Amino acid sequence: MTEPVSAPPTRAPRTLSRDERRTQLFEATLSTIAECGLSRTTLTEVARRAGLSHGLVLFHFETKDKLLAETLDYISDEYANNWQTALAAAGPAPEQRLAALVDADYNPAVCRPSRLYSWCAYWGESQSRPLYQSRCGANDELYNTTFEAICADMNRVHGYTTDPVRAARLIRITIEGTWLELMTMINPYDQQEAKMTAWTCASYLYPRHFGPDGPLKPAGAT
Amino acid sequence: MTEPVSAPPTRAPRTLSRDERRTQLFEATLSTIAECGLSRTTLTEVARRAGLSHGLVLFHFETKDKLLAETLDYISDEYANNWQTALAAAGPAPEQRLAALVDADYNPAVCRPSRLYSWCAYWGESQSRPLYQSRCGANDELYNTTFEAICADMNRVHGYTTDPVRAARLIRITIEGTWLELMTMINPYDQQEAKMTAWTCASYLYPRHFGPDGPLKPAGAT
DNA sequence: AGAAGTTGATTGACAGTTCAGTCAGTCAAA
DNA sequence: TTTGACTGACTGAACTGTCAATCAACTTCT
Repeated sequence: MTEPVSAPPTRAPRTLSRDERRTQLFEATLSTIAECGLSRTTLTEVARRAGLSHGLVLFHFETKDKLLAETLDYISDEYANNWQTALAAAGPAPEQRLAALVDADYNPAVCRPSRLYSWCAYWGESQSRPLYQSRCGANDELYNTTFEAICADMNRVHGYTTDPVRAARLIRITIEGTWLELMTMINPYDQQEAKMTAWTCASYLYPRHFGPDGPLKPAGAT
Repeated sequence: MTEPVSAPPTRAPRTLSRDERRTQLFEATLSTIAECGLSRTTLTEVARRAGLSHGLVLFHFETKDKLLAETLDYISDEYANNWQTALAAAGPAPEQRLAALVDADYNPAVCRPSRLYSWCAYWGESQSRPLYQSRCGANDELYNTTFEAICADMNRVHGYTTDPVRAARLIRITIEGTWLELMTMINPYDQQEAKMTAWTCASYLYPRHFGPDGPLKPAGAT
């Protein structure tokens, strides 16, 4: 019978809601992996970065292994959402969809140190932890087949004769390659140059639709 | 006055010579990193794989950090020797030198799990340990400038107009990209297909000299 | 040639530290 | 008052690094 007093519309979080706290801990984990490396990532350090006790990390994730596995899920989902959202917002033409995919991979949301170093750290351990490999596998395969379908459409719609599997792979690994170099080079080029490298790759595959600076004649301009 | 008795020509190693033992421990370290991941690489496990005591590892390398840093030097030198040897054995024409570089990167000596996973593990920690980045930096820069010089020669000798820096980068990261995919994909393609992907990239850049299966008209055939 | 001594690789027990995980208890929101 | 988030001390295990003792190869002396 107690009526809601004044304004408890969106229920106020207690100290912090479960999901918010988990997200905060994911971010703390990623920043730790990026700055300390996976081998020096400790629960205490993750907690310190979040301003919390290390007991809380285990309260939310049970074990360190589960924290790391779920953090991988977190960036894996983030990556998938990023390109799928970009694709959904793109025009229907294959060159528009291809451009959207390339652009998405250089979105600062996914193309930033805390993500890149973490990806690399997980890749380096994927051999020893099949969990890591399988969790991302489904996502990756969807990305690859989507990319290949777009390349197949470039042939069908625009008369190119490029092998779609190889073309998709070339653009995909060009992007991954620039990611790696952004991380590992002493004097890396900037993200703009990285992106232009990817466009250059696309321009060799589809010269009537892409140049080193991006898509040519952006759609049917007004 | 004591003459050499029968045949002590190459002095016999004691238990094992310093360099041989170190090399053995490098290999044990690489196999541990590849199979267990850097974060689970312990001195005890490295020693176990070498059939030795963990005290001996520290006898030869003082600290775990030094072992890991010197192991990185080991594969870094191995990589550099591999492509420099291949380049020295190649013909003088730029397309021959380029082909030698690509081939060298798929040499099983450097393109195998113990190396690929280790590279990835070190890259993932390069941010937190500047040592890692700087030790490989000099080697990498030499590789890059050599590759760019070859691409510049392709223009000068054969009249291509490709930007040599971008061309070198594209081929280089295509190779690196296939390396990554060989490691991380659930059902990766084989090394042969990886190599053909690199040749395909070269064929787009230099279509008169490379095809998807490798160099065209290999030198001036007899 | 054989004995004794020297050098340096190698071992394994030990110490000190760090870290993952447990748990009893606190605190804040409802 | 109840529920669930949160803390911090504690434990046991694992790991790095130390060290004294051992052992094998080689040198020197007799």
